[in-house]
Amino acid sequence: MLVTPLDRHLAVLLVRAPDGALERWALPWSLSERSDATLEDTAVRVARSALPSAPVWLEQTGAFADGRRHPGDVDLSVAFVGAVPVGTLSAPGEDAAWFPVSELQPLAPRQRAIVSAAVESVRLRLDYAPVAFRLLPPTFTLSDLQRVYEILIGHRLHKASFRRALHGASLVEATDEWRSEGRGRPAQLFRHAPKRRRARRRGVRFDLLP
Amino acid sequence: MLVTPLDRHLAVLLVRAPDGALERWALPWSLSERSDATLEDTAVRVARSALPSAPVWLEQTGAFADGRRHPGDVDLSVAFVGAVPVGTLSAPGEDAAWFPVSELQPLAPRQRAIVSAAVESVRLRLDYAPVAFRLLPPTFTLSDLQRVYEILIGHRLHKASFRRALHGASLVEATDEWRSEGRGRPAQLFRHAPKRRRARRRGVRFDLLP
DNA sequence: CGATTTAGTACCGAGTGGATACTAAGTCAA
DNA sequence: TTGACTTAGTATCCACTCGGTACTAAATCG
Repeated sequence: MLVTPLDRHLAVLLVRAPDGALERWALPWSLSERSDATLEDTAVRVARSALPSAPVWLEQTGAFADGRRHPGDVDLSVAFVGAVPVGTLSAPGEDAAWFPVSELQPLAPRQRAIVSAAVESVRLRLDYAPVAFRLLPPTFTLSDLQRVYEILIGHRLHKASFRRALHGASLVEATDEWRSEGRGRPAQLFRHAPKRRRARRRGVRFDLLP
Repeated sequence: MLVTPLDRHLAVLLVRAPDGALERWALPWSLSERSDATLEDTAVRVARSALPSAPVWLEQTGAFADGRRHPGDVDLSVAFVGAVPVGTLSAPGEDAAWFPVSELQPLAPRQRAIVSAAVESVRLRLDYAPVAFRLLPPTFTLSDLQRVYEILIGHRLHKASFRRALHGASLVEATDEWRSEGRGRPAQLFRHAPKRRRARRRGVRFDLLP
């Protein structure tokens, strides 16, 4: 499953299902090829079949099976989430398109489950993996970065706090370039340059979801 | 894969491998049965084959495959982590035993990967799922609870902070019973009784592992 | 009884995080 | 040209969190 930040929302890539299918759209998929390829290889291959380039981040979300069989007559699906940079076009041709997760097309039950798991997985890993940085070009403004974070997390962030935490973690490095984008004050460009890492062993958070 | 808190360490249940095998111990596993059983059903069945009771918490950690085939001639393994209460004995008979994760027996490469993923998964979910509570009997002391958390997290916690956060989250309820355990002051017994849930929408943490 | 062990609390000081408000620097339209 | 508007970035304040230290409480052991 491929996601990208699109227009202030997280979007999922769907491909048009074959005519006989119950639903009109589906997640990109394929049967596993010869067994000497890793699962990840296969995931990359599926992604490239629907996109001009490979995803910049990829992670398995798990194996899914239900009573019924998948349209393709398989009874086990191994799902991956891949993230692709902002502005990546849905494949050449008209067989694929981005849809915001909040207003998805009707999908088969198993595919719904895969989408939910994928979104949750992205949000869980976000604090530990540099996903957001890879979705942006090599240099970016802090507002860009914050926007990507907000889209991935699913809610807005406090500007000053975001920057404080960001600089405190020594993750970005200022360049001497500025970008003026329509109206408003120009923004300084930064690049991703992680430095030290303080091993903050926090306590338990007890943020229980009931 | 089954884990339990054992003697201040997290322990994994291994079963004795058949004589011809390369390694002497292995994770419990089985071939998938008829396709009308869910993956979770199968996981529970595997767990019960090695334990007197079913795990109190179960979660899939993913699908694993590598070039080589699994001893059982399968090329895809769907792995689960299950947690069982403190004090659960390894199965009747001598075919299974608990081993601390820090000093595991030699395992096949794929099984090593499964163990790592499982431990990581438990620790990631710990803040959001009531795993620790299910590993304890219905009433327990706060020291018991903290001990379980420490074992699952893998490091020590500050006593006062732990209790402050715990009470702040309204997760436990005091009973009027006290338990005296050898030497030292008796401890009050508590039960798990989650109440309100404050939707603490935190910012980003940037705890990047590089 | 005193030493020891475990449970539980109080206090303090450093650090965090969010709200508000401010300044800076650009565009746009009258 | 000037003033309204927009976006970028900073400063200050306050409430809260977290972890260290130190304390009290209540049991056992000698």
